[in-house]
Amino acid sequence: MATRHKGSSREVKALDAYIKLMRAAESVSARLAPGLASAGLTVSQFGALEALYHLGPLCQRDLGRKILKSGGNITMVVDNLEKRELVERVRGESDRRYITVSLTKQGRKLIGELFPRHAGAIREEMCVLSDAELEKLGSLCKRVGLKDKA
Amino acid sequence: MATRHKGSSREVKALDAYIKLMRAAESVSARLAPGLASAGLTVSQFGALEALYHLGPLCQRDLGRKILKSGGNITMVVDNLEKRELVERVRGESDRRYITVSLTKQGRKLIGELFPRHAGAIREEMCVLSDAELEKLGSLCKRVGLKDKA
DNA sequence: CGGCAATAGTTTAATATTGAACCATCTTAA
DNA sequence: TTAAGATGGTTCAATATTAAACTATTGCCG
Repeated sequence: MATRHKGSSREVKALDAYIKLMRAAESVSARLAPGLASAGLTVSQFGALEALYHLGPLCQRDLGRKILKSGGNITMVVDNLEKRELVERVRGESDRRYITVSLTKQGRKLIGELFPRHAGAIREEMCVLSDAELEKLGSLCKRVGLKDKA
Repeated sequence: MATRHKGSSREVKALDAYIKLMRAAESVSARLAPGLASAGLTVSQFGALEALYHLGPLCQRDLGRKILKSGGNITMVVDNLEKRELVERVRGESDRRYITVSLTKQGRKLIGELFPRHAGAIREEMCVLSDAELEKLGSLCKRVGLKDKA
């Protein structure tokens, strides 16, 4: 049996850290969502706009990878952003499978105004930690997030 | 302008830590979900069963607070668990507004078998960190999660 | 007692989310 | 060149998720 004292204690620590990680993420998200909702955006919509804002036009596949969402989902998120004329789709010329999504003038304006405000709200949420603690948290999270990648 | 060097650097650190926190949570969730799906459970369904397993019968309001979901959502999650006869609802006698949700025999059996397996999968996900790092991550996450509570 | 505010759940509408099936397009290999 | 396989998107069915409107029940206060 692999679970003796030490193993068991380790399992508890792993579980405990996992639960706190999830709680922290959910609870920060929940506190941030109203700020985005007040601009009429969901978290995914904001994520998509933000990716386009900072990375430039992307095809839907790449957009999906950036915001960690499935292909089927991206179709809907982009649909909804397109309805509000915040983004536009352009079918690729050389390879007609690709659809490049880019910000419209309105979309750029919205995310350009919203992003700094949202970033400020994030800083407020994280302000319980010191600079050093933020870095520590970041580096630990990064390792957990990247497990079995790269 | 409030953003001078120091403030700006702090904002970047907060944002960076926030993004890594979210990525870690999403990516661990995503890697864990298939294990639950193979038992036919979603993350929320598992969360509900697990709460009932470790805390005993709960009314829907309390269940919602435990798994951080809205009231309307709990109705659906419990509906789906009830359809599969994993939980049962009992209307309160003294106060008929409350509905107590408890595990059925089948539900207890399922979560009793699944929980250890899931806990093992979680340990696997967290195993990139040492014991001390797990504790550090837990304590940092806890403080972020509890901000403006208690 | 009688009405009213508070509380627990449900329903509804909108969006999210995934996986699977499906269509269109491109690439490759026979 | 054509058939097969890979790739990008869409559609569909199921569940999730929330906020808001709504129902039922309780408690309180005048």
